[in-house]
Amino acid sequence: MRNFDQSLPMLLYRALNALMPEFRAIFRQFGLTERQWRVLRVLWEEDGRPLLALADRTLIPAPSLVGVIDRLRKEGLVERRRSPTDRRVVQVWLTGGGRALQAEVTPLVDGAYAVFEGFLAPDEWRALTAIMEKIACRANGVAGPPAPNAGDKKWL
Amino acid sequence: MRNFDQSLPMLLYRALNALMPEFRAIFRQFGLTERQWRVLRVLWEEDGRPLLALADRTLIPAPSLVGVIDRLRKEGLVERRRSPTDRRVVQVWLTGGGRALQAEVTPLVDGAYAVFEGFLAPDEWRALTAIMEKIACRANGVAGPPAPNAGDKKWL
DNA sequence: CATTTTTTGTTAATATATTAATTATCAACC
DNA sequence: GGTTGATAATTAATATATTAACAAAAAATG
Repeated sequence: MRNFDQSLPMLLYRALNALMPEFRAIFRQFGLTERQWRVLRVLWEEDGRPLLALADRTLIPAPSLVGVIDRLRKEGLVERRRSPTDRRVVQVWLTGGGRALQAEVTPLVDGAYAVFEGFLAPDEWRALTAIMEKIACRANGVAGPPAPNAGDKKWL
Repeated sequence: MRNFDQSLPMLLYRALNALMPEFRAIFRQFGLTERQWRVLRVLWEEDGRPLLALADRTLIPAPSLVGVIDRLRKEGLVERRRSPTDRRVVQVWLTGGGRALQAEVTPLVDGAYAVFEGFLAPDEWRALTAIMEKIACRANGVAGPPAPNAGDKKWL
């Protein structure tokens, strides 16, 4: 049997385990969970996204996302609106408070990120990005059935 | 602001998101969750580990691990025993059933893993391992002191 | 155009995780 | 040797996630 600690999943988990507490500590200062932040992070870039688009982009399963957005709404950070052109679609829009939060959170997150970015040389960074994309893309085809959100969507 | 989808955390999450459903489908055939499998996986290698040792190795926080082990015990796969030398320590031991499961699950997991392993060339594999270890090691020192509760501030 | 299928979002039931405080044992120290 | 502090595991309270099934609107089909 292969070495557990050096397996691909455990390598990834350990890296995340080392990275994320730093970020979560920042989020918590603003009363946000990591998932809540991910939703806001996407909306700050492009407001009014449909729920399923947010699910794709944040990697949060749709049923979980409903709850995440509920709590963001209760905090007064976002609101739901039906799309005028397709009434199935629920768009998620930032409130003034939600938009204002960006200016507070972003500098801290960017600061922490810059530290981590310094861990890797530019070529390591490029290698890592390429390898991760390779895994994400090729693995999606493995399971057989269309793979629910096989996301061919591009970022931006 | 930096590109969200190409950020280190999202790269790692996307890779895991692509990899793990395949494995989880295998685990589920045996009534196991991913975390339960991780515990068994460690015990198969070294039986009778203390709970905290398992927490370290599986990356499962200790209080969560208590529940995971409870459920494994209910399924009759493991049992708890107090350490004779230090009665604070709870050792987790496989039952016969727990040990027997290894022979059933392992071939399927190894098979799936071999497919994913084929995605990467040996040198990509080495590069990835090195980079992940670098992140995991260096990041652990960043937060400095315990940083229990970075702050109780609320946003607004 | 009526019916079936697909898409979008949600609910309900269950399972699980997280955080902070707690218990029990051990270790240390003066 | 009694008090203080540290460690291992747990509980309790809360928060959150997952899975399968569902309802409503739109699109496709005949």
